[in-house]
Amino acid sequence: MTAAHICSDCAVRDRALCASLDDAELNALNTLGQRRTLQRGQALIWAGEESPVCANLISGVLKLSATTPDGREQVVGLLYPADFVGRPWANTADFTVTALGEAELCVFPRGPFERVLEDHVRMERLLLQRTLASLDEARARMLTLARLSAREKLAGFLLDLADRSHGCRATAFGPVTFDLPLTRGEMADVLGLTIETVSRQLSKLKAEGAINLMGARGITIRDRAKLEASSQ
Amino acid sequence: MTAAHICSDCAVRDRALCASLDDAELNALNTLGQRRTLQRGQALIWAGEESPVCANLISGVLKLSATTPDGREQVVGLLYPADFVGRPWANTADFTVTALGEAELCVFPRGPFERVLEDHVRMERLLLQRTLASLDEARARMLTLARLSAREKLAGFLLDLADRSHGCRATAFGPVTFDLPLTRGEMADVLGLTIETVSRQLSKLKAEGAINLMGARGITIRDRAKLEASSQ
DNA sequence: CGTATCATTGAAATTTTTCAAATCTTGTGG
DNA sequence: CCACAAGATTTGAAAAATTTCAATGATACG
Repeated sequence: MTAAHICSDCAVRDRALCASLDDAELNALNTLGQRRTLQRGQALIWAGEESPVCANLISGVLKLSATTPDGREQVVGLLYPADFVGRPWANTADFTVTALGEAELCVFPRGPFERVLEDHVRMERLLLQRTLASLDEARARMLTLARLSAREKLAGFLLDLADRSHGCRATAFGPVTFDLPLTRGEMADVLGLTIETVSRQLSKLKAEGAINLMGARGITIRDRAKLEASSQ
Repeated sequence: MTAAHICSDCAVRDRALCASLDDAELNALNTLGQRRTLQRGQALIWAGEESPVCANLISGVLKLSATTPDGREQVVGLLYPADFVGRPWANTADFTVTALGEAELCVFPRGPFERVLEDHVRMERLLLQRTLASLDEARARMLTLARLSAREKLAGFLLDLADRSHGCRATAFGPVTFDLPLTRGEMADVLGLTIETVSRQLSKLKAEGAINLMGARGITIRDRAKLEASSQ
């Protein structure tokens, strides 16, 4: 956790909520924000607890998760750099926020941040538009979770990750290779499956030539068309 | 579809988004709004199509649904009176909006409505807060859809409906009786199950004495504690 | 009152999970 | 640099849950 960062140097200055602020406004916000680093597995917010912070994610990936009283878990959202973290105007958090890998955040105390939001219409509007988009995304994922088969879930998820990753490819339209940012267990939690089912479906997709697996994390999309056909 | 309605007579005047407007502002909005009635099964918005309207739901229940290309359906949200309908700032709709029973709406053309939102900070803030709440709800439902058993889904859903319904009860803490606002098929679409599974779980809950079924629609919560135990 | 729709129930099939055991990775300390 | 331990992944076999297919029964509406 370090202080004294300058917003103009921020990697997500133009993509986070702050993009709606001019330099003067940004300075005001700057005094509120604190840089913070989370290690893999470390949580920022716990479901059921008071959540005194909001944040912008600067680097890394966070998961939002819910659990049943008896411990079944479901990841209900993934957050990427420039995404907004937290829930303004709610005293207790509904979901746990955890880092999947090392992550950097710009953290604000919730109350003062709410006041900034209320004083800056453009920022509030941007948050509204993002929230509407997140809601659409969450609803689309309800269809996935409830109605797709394990194979369809996996294929679709791999395509998502491939599109988001800046993986390398040998030729312009050749196979993409990248590292999975999640373990099998985390993928299972995202897709509403078990580790074993995830592993079996990956093995099957590999056997069919749609993908290639190298080590635990490496993956190559070898036949995107086949993966797309499997995803639907 | 009738015109010339007065907002002050509106059943949801104090609960819909309009609650954020004073009488003068409301008059301006009034000239934009059109009353419209939907019949059971009739759609207001189709997924994938341009959606030129937003609305406030005045009476009845609407479903928001998504479908896979091969026709599997999932209800991703239910809307009740005073809820906001539609998706400002999106050209095409992601979800289909259909009336479960007869429903009354106050419909606005989307563009002008967006301008009203942009000009009325309090209304925009109220929509933001509702959207944040809907997002929490959608995420909570992701846990339900992905991780609960058929019995748990049914029990939880019946408790929800019971709490929302103004069903009658013989004594203050006695059993509640009400009519299910959905068919078995619609419940299946909400819970991510098949009609047959819904029917079987209801029969089982009845056999165990947790509920009673009368005809296709009538239901009595006979042992709430047992239903709660089954829901988790 | 008949007909179309909705609901229930049974039996078989399918999918996914659970339980159990290897096997592979990865990071660490010798 | 290698061996090893801890954790992660894969794979198999059996069990469980849900779906699918099929038939029958109930309800409601014209």
